[in-house]
Amino acid sequence: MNIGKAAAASGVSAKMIRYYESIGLIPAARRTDAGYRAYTEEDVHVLRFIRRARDLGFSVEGITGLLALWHDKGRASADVKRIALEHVATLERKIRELQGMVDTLKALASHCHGDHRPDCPILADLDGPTGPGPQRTGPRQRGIGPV
Amino acid sequence: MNIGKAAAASGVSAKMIRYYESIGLIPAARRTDAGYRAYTEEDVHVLRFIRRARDLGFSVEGITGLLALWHDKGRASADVKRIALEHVATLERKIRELQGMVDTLKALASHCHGDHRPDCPILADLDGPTGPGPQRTGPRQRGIGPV
DNA sequence: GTTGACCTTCCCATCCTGTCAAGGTTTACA
DNA sequence: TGTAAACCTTGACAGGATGGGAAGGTCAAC
Repeated sequence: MNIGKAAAASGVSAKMIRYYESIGLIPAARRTDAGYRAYTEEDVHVLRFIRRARDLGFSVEGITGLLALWHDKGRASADVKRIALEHVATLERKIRELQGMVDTLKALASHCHGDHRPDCPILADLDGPTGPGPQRTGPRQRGIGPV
Repeated sequence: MNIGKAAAASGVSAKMIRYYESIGLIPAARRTDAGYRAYTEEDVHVLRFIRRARDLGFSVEGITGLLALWHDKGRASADVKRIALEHVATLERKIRELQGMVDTLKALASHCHGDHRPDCPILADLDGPTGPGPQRTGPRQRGIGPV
């Protein structure tokens, strides 16, 4: 099976399959005489596994660990569960960060007339919180980047 | 004021100040004879504004819009409010995606013994959901990337 | 005058994904 | 058989926001 077929069958783009191969997440595929990568159903199976894990927000590094356990038929389920729950904790931390932003923005917006007048507590707060107004959630922390 | 001072006073790293200048988010700073960038209190004020907006998860693009409104003393507060609420919607969409992952993972983990035995419904699901088991949240969608 | 802290520019890396280009291969069809 | 379309290959570049480091110039304190 060529890479295009494998991509369609697994839901992982051809580009990403090559990328995963280049970083060693998956072994280098067998090549045809013409140099085309050739995939088996089993390879597609692995790619689907990777795709599902990505959908659950696992990083490539996390997937590396999951794949190792997946291939290790004698693994302890505790190891898998630990990785999953650690990931849950990471996701929940991120959710709390985002929720803090949402809360702050909503509080600011609720005090904004939202009409033609220029006065706006949202800008006033960004300007430098001097008055009472809605408080920021928790201690100053690095942003989590653009969303 | 040198860039280091401005960075410390605003909470934006020197590295990022130069970057913001390079992409045009802030105007190029005046230079001393030696070529050092020189900042005023007003510049620091702007940088603090940017820093606060970043903490609220605004992208550089979003901040560009906010800065324009901030500088426009005749702006309508409705414009600011709209940007803020659009951003809230974006954040909430992201939160829902992450929460869906958390729900799925928790459901899978709750069915995992988490002991020395190799059987693990988490891997079984990633393997290819064949049985009933916890359902994925909503239609198949692109992952949101590593977290 | 020396030393250390600061500044400059430029390059590289991250992380995952997409796009484009230039060229070779396979397949389908007239 | 010829040709066109669809596929494959590698490589490069992009993005978004940030950090790190190297090589070299400048300033301030002692």
